[in-house]
Amino acid sequence: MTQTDTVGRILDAAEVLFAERGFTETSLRTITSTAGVNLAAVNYHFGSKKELIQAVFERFLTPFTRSLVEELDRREAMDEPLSAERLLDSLYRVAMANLEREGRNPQRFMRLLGLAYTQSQGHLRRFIVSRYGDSYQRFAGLLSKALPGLDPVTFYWRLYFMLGATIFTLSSFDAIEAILKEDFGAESSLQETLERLVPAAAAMLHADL
Amino acid sequence: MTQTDTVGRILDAAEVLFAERGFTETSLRTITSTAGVNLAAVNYHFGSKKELIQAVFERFLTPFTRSLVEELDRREAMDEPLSAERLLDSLYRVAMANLEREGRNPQRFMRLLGLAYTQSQGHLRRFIVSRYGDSYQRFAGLLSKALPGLDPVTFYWRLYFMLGATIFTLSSFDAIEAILKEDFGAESSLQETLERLVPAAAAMLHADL
DNA sequence: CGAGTCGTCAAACAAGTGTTTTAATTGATG
DNA sequence: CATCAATTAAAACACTTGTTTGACGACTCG
Repeated sequence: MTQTDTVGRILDAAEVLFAERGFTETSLRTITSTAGVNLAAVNYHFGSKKELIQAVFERFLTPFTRSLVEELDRREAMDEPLSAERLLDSLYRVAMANLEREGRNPQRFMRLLGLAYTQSQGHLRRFIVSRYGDSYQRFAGLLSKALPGLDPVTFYWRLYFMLGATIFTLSSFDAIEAILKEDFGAESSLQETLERLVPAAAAMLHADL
Repeated sequence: MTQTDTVGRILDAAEVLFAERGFTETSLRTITSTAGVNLAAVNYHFGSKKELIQAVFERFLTPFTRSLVEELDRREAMDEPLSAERLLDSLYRVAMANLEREGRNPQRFMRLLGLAYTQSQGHLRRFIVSRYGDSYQRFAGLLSKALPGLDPVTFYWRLYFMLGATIFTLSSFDAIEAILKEDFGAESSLQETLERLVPAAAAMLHADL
């Protein structure tokens, strides 16, 4: 079964290269040569570069979203009150567990998520929303319920503030960490950074009007 | 004096197009044709595409940074205690005033700032840090002084959280606004969004450890 | 007027892009 | 073993990219 192998090697290489340089800055020739496969293999197996990009996202977003939904199911079944902190903690914990299980680099996925938003590839945004939008609407709904007394519009803006803080810092984690290390000699693990992020994000959601 | 005119037209067109599509997705031919000038004009006046990108940033970052420094001078001269809220408010106010004065679109510059960070054009990041780094170190220093009892590493992480929330949301302002309008029928002005952002960001900086 | 700089222009350049084609190779099935 | 589909391979395709060239006109200044 060589097919699965070629497809996997292409996805592995594309994932790394896209995260490092972005989509348009990464050529199919670079991908196929680092994957050790023929140039035509991308178009043969995926159809086009666009579809390859979507496949890269699908491979990590599908299991991650499923885990998140399962976690939300569990939390809701216990029907103890769901605090915002707990929900954020669940979100980050699921993300980390999912990525580490597959032995992949969490920052890389944050970089990819960031690219999906900033690098305005319209097709990608549409693909992600249509495929995973419902699950994240559900998360937002639960979070909103944990924050009574917040009007919907303010809530949604703060949700985006939080999303921005998360994606931006984690996708630049290596760069920021290097700066802090040089200035203060302090190493920061990703774990520690998330432990800083959760209470900070929660405080932002809870801020007085 | 046709020279100034051509240079200005190129900068105007490049500014808009870069913000809309990113750097690599915008070709010199697109820029020169929407600017109504000859293709060779870019290389003639700026040298290369890289230097054009830097020139676009220089044109709006230089006056903005100067205004910010002047504002900080004024605030410090009054030597009343500088709260974090006041500092953030100064920052946003200066940014808006600077951009509106020139009749340009504030979101566009946030998009450009976001691109400067995400689209990992190394040369741009180096250019900005070397040119404007000192001024922003000073802002960070004042903000840090307004938040005693916060260890430096946590402070800097929260500073990046804040930066991420700001750049991310404001650079996607139009998209987010469209979503909120569809879901809640609520229009949000940029002014209102900043008035939501300031207290939220301040709460994040002040969060308990 | 004539020399010389500065800016503009059309054209060409070399290199790189995603995709397609056609042929070779593989591996399983009847 | 022969057959046939699935996969890989090399080459070419058509097009776009940033940059350079050399001719041409406009202009100032001695």
